[in-house]
Amino acid sequence: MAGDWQDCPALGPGWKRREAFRKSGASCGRSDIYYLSPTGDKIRSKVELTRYLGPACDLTLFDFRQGILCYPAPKTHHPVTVPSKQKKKPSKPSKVKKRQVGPQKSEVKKETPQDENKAGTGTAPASLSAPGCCENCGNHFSWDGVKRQRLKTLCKDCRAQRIAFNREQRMFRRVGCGECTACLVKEDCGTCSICRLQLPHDVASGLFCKCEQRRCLRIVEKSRGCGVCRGCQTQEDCGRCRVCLRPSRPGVKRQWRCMQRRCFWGKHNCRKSGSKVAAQHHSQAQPRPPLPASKHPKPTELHISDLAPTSPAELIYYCVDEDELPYTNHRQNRKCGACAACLRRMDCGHCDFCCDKPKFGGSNQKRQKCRWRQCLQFAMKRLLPSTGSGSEEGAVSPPRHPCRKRPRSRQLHVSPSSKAPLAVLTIPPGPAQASAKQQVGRDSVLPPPDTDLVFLREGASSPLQVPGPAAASSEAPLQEAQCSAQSWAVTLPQVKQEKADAPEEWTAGTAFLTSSTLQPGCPSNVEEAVDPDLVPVKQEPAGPEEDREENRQDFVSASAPEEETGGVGTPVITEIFSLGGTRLRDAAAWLPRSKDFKKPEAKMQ
DNA sequence: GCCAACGTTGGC
DNA sequence: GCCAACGTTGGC
Repeated sequence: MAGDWQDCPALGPGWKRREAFRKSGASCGRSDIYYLSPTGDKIRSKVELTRYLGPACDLTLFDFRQGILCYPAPKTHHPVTVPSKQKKKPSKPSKVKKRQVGPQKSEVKKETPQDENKAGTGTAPASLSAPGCCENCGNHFSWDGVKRQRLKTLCKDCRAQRIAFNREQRMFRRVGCGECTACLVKEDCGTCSICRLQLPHDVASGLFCKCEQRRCLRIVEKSRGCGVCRGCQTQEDCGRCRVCLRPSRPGVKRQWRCMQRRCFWGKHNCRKSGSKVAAQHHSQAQPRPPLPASKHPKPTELHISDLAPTSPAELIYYCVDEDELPYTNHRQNRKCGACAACLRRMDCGHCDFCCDKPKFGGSNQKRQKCRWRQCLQFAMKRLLPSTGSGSEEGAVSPPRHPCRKRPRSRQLHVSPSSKAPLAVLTIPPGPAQASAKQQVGRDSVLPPPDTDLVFLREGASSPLQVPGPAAASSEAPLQEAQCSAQSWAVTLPQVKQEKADAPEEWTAGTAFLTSSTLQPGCPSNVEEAVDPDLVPVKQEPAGPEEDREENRQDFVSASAPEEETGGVGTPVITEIFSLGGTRLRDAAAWLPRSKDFKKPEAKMQ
């Protein structure tokens, strides 16, 4: 691509311009214009160019697409002076600077000769050896010795913590939580299919070849279905679906569950029109497949009715196949459109991805969606890289995008799995907790005992709330919220990387629950849990299909992470998703806590 | 093997 | 035209 850069004398010496044609997709053939500044900054639009050059530079005569100046008359020569970047930077709009927590891109980016020259001349505002501000802790530190690009904005300590956390995540993915009863079993049972087959206990393959009795419950649990639907009740494979027709691998059980045996709740509620509100699933009766009375199961495992006798808050995550996602566009398939994260309209403005955004003053290097808005389903999918829809193992679906050079994408293509519910977790707030705790039994998984939950009630006032009719009301019309009813955000221990090894020091993260009934004892005070410093910025508008959910979604915004001052809040699940690791203990923001729920003020530090 | 960086594309 | 963010890839 660098070879495509051509000089752009209209902008001045050192400026380059490039026209990139889109080679695929719906906009194939369309071209984008990019500029490269003398200092190596890439400009993608006229707005960015204006921002870069500063308000003093009038670009009205500059044809961004053509890269030329358009003079209405010879007399009106209005040269686009391109001052040196050293002069430009200070004139950057304040918007760009308002939340720059880390060093400016130009300060540390690419140790190009130009940068070195700047530093050498002493005219640059910041040299590579100038002290920077750690993006995480805010402490000043010297850039000396920070030659690696990665994690360059972190100080030495924070960088080490981040690396350690990532390492821990990877380890967890391989070996399990290490805390559940299954993980604590030291010896193989010798009788399960894995033991009988004497398959290698390959740690790297996670659960694949692990004794069935030793598989992490926190992972296995999430592969359970509802237990009551027709899919869950079907005992035998159909033998006709695409899963059954896949050739099996010798010696290894099939990983994918027969299509006819997959949980209907996942199937009918997670897709397309019915998929928008995953949290509604268990509040809606209609989507459930009718079951003959005689067929109703005698629940022996995790059962909805057992766990949710008092209309508790619920949270369901599904593991979905890509081809069963609501979108046909692959780029959109990263969002289920139903989970709390997808329903969230506002960027938190505080996570590393938000800080990277230009609108928050970032340098637009990461270009990722706010961590709080990254689809939870995919986070869960990544959490279970080898469990598939259940205990079935072995089969590997062919890559869905054969054109990709690297099917091992860290996001989605590791392990396509079924849409069977990974977990049906019930959190009865208030008095219901005790009963649920008892009913959960050995088949369910409780959160770490030191987990704290903080409820944020829908509709509470918040600087982040999306204006809307229901935003100001905490009591949304019931019929409108037929399924959503009261929505809750549950703040859980934060999984901020640097805190990962010290759970007792975790700060708040957020997961989202819905409850059909506002339980007594639940805190209604959410203001304390909302970061007042969040910067109101332009946010993604609700899609047409999402409008109806808008009111419900307000609570999501109200649950903005508490961070920065009291502990940077990077979302629990999305953190793991984004960082490419697995730490179910942390990621399981959906895990119910049996202890008392605390009010935000009691939680925040 | 992981992930930061960034080319690229979708959508408004 | 612009922005958001997906998906790839090279550095580590």
